[in-house]
Amino acid sequence: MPELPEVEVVRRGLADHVLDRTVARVDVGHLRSVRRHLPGPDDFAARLIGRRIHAARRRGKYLWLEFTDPGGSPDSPRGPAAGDDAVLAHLGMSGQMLVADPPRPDEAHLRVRITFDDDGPELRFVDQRTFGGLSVHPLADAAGGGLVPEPVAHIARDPMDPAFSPDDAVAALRRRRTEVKRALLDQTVVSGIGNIYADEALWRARLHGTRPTAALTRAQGRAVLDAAAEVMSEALAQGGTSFDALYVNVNGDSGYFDRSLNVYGQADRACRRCGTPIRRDPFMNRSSYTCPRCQPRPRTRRA
DNA sequence: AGACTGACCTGAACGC
DNA sequence: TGCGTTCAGGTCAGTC
Repeated sequence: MPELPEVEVVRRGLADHVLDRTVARVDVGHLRSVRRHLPGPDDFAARLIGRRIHAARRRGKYLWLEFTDPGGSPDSPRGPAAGDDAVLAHLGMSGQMLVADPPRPDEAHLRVRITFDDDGPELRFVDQRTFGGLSVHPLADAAGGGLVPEPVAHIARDPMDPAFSPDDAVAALRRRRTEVKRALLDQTVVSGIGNIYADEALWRARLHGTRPTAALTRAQGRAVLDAAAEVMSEALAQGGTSFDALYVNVNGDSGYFDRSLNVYGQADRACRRCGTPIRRDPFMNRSSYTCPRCQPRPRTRRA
């Protein structure tokens, strides 16, 4: 499940169910799900087997599991260091991480199964569309600070990161030469925001997504980023957003935030603020939802 | 360098 | 019923 709140729901579930457990076996059922692990599925499995999981972390929509330091002792853990391996997961559009008791029948789109050396539940990566995937990478220093798996090093911190700097994010947003919604979706500007929460944040900030970032005031930039942080925390508190059974926590349950969406998916429904019908417009092979009254389009620039 | 367009997949929902 | 079209919450390589 895609955006930050949903990924955080999964991270918490993993933290509850797989920490301090040791991997016994890995079954890769679909090559595409480990395509980002360039050395291949056997190497992927070999790098997990025998390792004990120490932490479940997240930045933006990326999720990863760190292992217990192989050289350290339980009494004196040295903590994660650059170069240590971590299992990186991205859920793509339809990925799920499920914690399942082994007798439970396999899901139709089960791609990777991770079994532990205890009698506890296994971890199943289920992904209908296979846009997501798992891979192992060394931890590296991220551009914006922090220790993250190498492929994540280029993305910005997300608004729920304690070290997130709103001022830096506003500056990054205004530095772009594009439209504000595109910039919100750019994970190198601020991470974790996808199509739903971009639309919700823009509605809260009363900005139209096609406004040029270059013309945004600092206050407007700040407002839309604050709105994004706010809407994502509210969504997280409700277990995330879900339209269907594709977006679920590790137990297979859906969140309830879809009931709180103000614009996303609300075409032709009355805006909760002013009553004007919400409109839907094509956007990058997808859709954007706006209230035409609360979020007036910017004046088109003269040629 | 930075912005933008496809391409990557499967399945559900809809119209004819 | 069945077939075709459209749509879906993400990212990245390639192009301009």
